[in-house]
Amino acid sequence: MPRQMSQNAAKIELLETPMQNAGSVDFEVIELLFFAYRDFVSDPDQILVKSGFGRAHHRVVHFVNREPGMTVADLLETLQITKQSLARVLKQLIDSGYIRQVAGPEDRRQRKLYPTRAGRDLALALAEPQSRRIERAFEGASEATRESVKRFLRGMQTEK
Amino acid sequence: MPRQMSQNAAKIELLETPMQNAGSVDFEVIELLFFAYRDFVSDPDQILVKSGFGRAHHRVVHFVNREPGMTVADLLETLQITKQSLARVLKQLIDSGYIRQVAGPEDRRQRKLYPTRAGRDLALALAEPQSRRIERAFEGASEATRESVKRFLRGMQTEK
DNA sequence: AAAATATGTCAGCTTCGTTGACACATTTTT
DNA sequence: AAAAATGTGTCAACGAAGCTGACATATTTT
Repeated sequence: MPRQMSQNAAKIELLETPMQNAGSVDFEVIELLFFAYRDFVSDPDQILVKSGFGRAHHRVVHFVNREPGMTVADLLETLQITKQSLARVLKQLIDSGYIRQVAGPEDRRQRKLYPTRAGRDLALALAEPQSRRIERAFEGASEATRESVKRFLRGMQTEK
Repeated sequence: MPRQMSQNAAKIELLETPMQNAGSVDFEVIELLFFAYRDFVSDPDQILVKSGFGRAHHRVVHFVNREPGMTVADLLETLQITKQSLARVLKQLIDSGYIRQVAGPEDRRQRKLYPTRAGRDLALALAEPQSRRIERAFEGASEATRESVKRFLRGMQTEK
């Protein structure tokens, strides 16, 4: 009996069956998102190593280019990181001449952020391979299908 | 004349216009993917802090549950990280009783990985909020639309 | 018997996030 | 005018998770 029990205990502890889609849990899409994003960010990573920057720099340079004049607070809100964390990469981008700061015209405590020409060029270079990947993934898709995908991605966001 | 030139130089360096969709570069979808993934991984993060684990543990426990019996090499291939990086989190998961190793029956150098009951429960708990988020994003979508989204996500992957 | 393979481990390093505390200039409130 | 709140910067310490390089061990293949 003790022997039997220990055999059972050992068996119970080792699950050999795959965890599969069941009870509304969608493992397939979970994994598709993981792999899609993994490869999506791998493109710019290759460019970034050359300039000595990382993913954090990429995000900053991207959003500042998308919305020139945004403040440091805007950027923190967008990236959802702390100002200490942002400070490092932002400083490097400013020192390297990709981004510039201008005191806010109304509120002079603010630091409005603008890309330089080099900053714009970098952002474009980083976006290009990602955009090519997106276009490839959409290949042959109708406008309606593209809209459906965008709606899905919007729906994935936490509504603020 | 020198004064004029320096004014121009200063102006050229500061771009005030937003970088917008142009020339096949799809900034909109780039950002949708960023925000979608940022919020998608924020769900399990909250659960993980309680158990003292991180995202790396999440990925390991997920894939081992999805494919029990996978080897360490399989996992490295899936996660695209180095074995030294995997070693830490895997060791912690084994020590904590979430995953077990079994020497391969054919090739005894291999370490086949299996979840314990606790490991399965953890994987399910982590997948649940993500799955709810996915279901919400798909709300009202037809089966055809869901397939379109999946096709898009598959298309985003680098084909190996 | 030698070479290749699968895994583990040591040591050190990098990036990028965190918390906490405090300084400074500026704006808002009292 | 004084006090409080706000936007930003910075110092210091720390943690998670990746990396490279080197080497050890067991096992399988050649």
